[in-house]
Amino acid sequence: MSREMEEVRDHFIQGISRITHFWGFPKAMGALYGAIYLSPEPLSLDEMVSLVGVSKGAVSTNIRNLERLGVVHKKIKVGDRKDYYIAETDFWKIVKGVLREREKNEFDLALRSVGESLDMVKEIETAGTVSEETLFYQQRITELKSFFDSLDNLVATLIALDDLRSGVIKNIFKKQK
Amino acid sequence: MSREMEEVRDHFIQGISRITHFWGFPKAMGALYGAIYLSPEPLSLDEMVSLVGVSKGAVSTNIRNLERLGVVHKKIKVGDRKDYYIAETDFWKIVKGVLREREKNEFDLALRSVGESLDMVKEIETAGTVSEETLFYQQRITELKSFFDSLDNLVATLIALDDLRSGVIKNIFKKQK
DNA sequence: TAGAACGTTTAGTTTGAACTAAACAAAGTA
DNA sequence: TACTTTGTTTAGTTCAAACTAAACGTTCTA
Repeated sequence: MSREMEEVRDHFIQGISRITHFWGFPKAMGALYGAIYLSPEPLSLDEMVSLVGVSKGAVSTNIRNLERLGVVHKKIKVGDRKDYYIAETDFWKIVKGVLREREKNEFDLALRSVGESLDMVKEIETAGTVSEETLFYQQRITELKSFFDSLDNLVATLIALDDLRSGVIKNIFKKQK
Repeated sequence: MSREMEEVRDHFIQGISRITHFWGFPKAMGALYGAIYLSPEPLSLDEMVSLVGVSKGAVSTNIRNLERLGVVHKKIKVGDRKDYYIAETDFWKIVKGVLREREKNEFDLALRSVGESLDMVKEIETAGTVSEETLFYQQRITELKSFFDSLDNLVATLIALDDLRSGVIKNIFKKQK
């Protein structure tokens, strides 16, 4: 590969790297995706090490996370013990995968936490102590909880759509344009 | 305030804290919003210090960012040199504010970075070197760029909507339910 | 003018996530 | 069996972001 092409590749990888980091993922994760995305052939772990310039361990853990999110796919060759990876090129699908993961993990927990707070207030009230203060708390927490519920449903809906691209999102986009 | 109510408040604050941290903001930022959101009265800087338990400096910088995002609002009282803050309670508006900020800052930069990569490939090609490799690069990078453009437009559209709540998002939500 | 009451800024510290190096496990091959 | 080739795990390190403590600037009051 020519020096110019390598420059393009590195510039691109660095760009993707920054984006993923901005959205709260390790920089190496984005770099890996970038490298795989720009490779016509499936990449092995060692190839990624030399392309991205991080350690074997880092590639191993990051590539596993990428696959869990559905951002890359393992591609095994017969008679070859190496694992090869190719990039998912349907970006809306990738978005869905990421949303699904975030939904499952922490969002849920947040929702529960707010729900618990609400339960605590209600318990205080049923114990007899109803004041302006408890009512205010209950109202505010209820409002936030209902917002989270809406968000939760919205994300669940998006995830459930068969094809996000030709689905709702694109329609909004078109209409508004 | 009763001990039980303080427990509720702290539990709630901790929950909000976790959410904001998960989405890439400082934990103290969420804690501050939680404290203000649960206060019937506007809060001063010193009150926030004692409620949230971080230093004055941290409150100062975090509250400024919250205000910049439109998540809280400054409320000055006449004949009182303190700054007081109240919470924005329209959560969709908050989402818009955050999206607007992210849009402005880093997303733009990401878009530009990918665009630059594309320009670089094209330049190589106009210099005479057209190969399977350059074509592959061009195709891949173009596809990603077009995705980013769509996203960019989508977010811009959402931001531009007067009232997100009664707007598109809610419609999607209703339809799908 | 001095001093108090604010919010801001800065220099230094803390913290936790992500990384490296290296040991390890598994599975094939001579 | 011993050795190679692969991916994984672990113990320790690095580094950037967020924090603290304290100095600072400003504005009001006596």
